[in-house]
Amino acid sequence: MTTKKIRGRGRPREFDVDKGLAIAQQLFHQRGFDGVGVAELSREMGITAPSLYSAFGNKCELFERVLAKYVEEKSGWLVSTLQEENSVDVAIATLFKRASEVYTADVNQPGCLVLDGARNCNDAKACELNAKFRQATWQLLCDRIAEEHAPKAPMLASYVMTILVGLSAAARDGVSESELQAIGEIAAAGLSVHIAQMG
Amino acid sequence: MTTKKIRGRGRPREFDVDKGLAIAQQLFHQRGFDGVGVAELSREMGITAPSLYSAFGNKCELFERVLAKYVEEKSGWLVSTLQEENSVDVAIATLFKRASEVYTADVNQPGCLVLDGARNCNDAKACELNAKFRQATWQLLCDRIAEEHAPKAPMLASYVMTILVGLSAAARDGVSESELQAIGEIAAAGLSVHIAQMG
DNA sequence: CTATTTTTATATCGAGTACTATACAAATAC
DNA sequence: GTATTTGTATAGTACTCGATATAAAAATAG
Repeated sequence: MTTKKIRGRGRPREFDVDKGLAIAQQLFHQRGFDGVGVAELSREMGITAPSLYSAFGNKCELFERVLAKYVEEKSGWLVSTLQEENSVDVAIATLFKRASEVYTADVNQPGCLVLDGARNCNDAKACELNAKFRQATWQLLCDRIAEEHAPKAPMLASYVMTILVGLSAAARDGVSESELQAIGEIAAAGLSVHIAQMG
Repeated sequence: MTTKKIRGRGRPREFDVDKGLAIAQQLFHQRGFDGVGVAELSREMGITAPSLYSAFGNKCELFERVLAKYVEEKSGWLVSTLQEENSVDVAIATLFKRASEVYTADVNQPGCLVLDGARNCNDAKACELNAKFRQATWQLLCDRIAEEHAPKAPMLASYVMTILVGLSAAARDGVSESELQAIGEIAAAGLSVHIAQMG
């Protein structure tokens, strides 16, 4: 579905939009929405401010594009984990394990962009946008959990989100992968016990 | 130990430093270190910028004073909870329950200032400062846990911190107290199971 | 009283913010 | 070719940021 736009009429764009988005993604992930200015974004992307605004509208829309790209590229592990396992508690345990890996995979971009990219952010639109993406993740979890434990699915999804946020924040605070793994295992054990007690 | 400074020599200060700190605490708690400017701080405190700088040094030192005041006033529940219970797992369960209450007690200042006051913050000193206060909380947890489970105390303390950060973030995202309670109970169950398995 | 000390208010500082008006460059349409 | 469309570059908008220089105001010390 790559709409490559055969060729426009005027002067062709000289920079690669996708590479630009990748650079913006790195910066936003490292320091959050407020932490990166348009000046730095355009400098690192190798373009001037007018080119940036022409291509992406404004800083907030650029952030939205970055979030969409991030989810498209980096949330596969979450979706697939929810699909591949049989019981919810095992799936969530695997989820925490993989989150620990993903959140510490790149030392320059620890944690999750969706969970931490606009925390304590001043821009209302950026906050809302980020919340929308977090909500989508919650819905994904909720739907999967509801397949087995419908009545408590919303609360259990919130539990998983809370753990993921905690893991992401811990990763950003420098906690190692192995320690994150251990933390995730305990959190998963709690869920297993809770589900067993419901059964 | 209130060094009241009998009376200086020059013109006496016209504003109440402690009331000013309380106002700054509210603002920092609502929107984080970067979210509040010196202009707004001084306006809300009812003083001018030079008075603020004369009294507190700079924005970062003001933040430090606020954090110290916050811990002094609002961390009693944590310390007392760690002391009053017999077994660690029960104490931590109570801790999560009280955290759920405290983090949602004031709708205008959800979550914890220490855990979320300088997350994604641009000012390096403010970040470091905040990390120092978080570290102190971790040490408190670690010492208490080590009384019963010395070898795994650091990891278990990190687990508790991760849950608290998750609960604080959830509170800031609008999750209700009752839901936070439920989440905390599951997290506490995980810890109980883990401790039981250790023998 | 005068001299000293400290706090106050006014009015800014330079740097940084997101964003853009204008002019020029490079492509296509005809 | 000329006209049109679009991207780029320079330079700048108005605003906010944290922090201050200056001087007037209000207290004490002697």
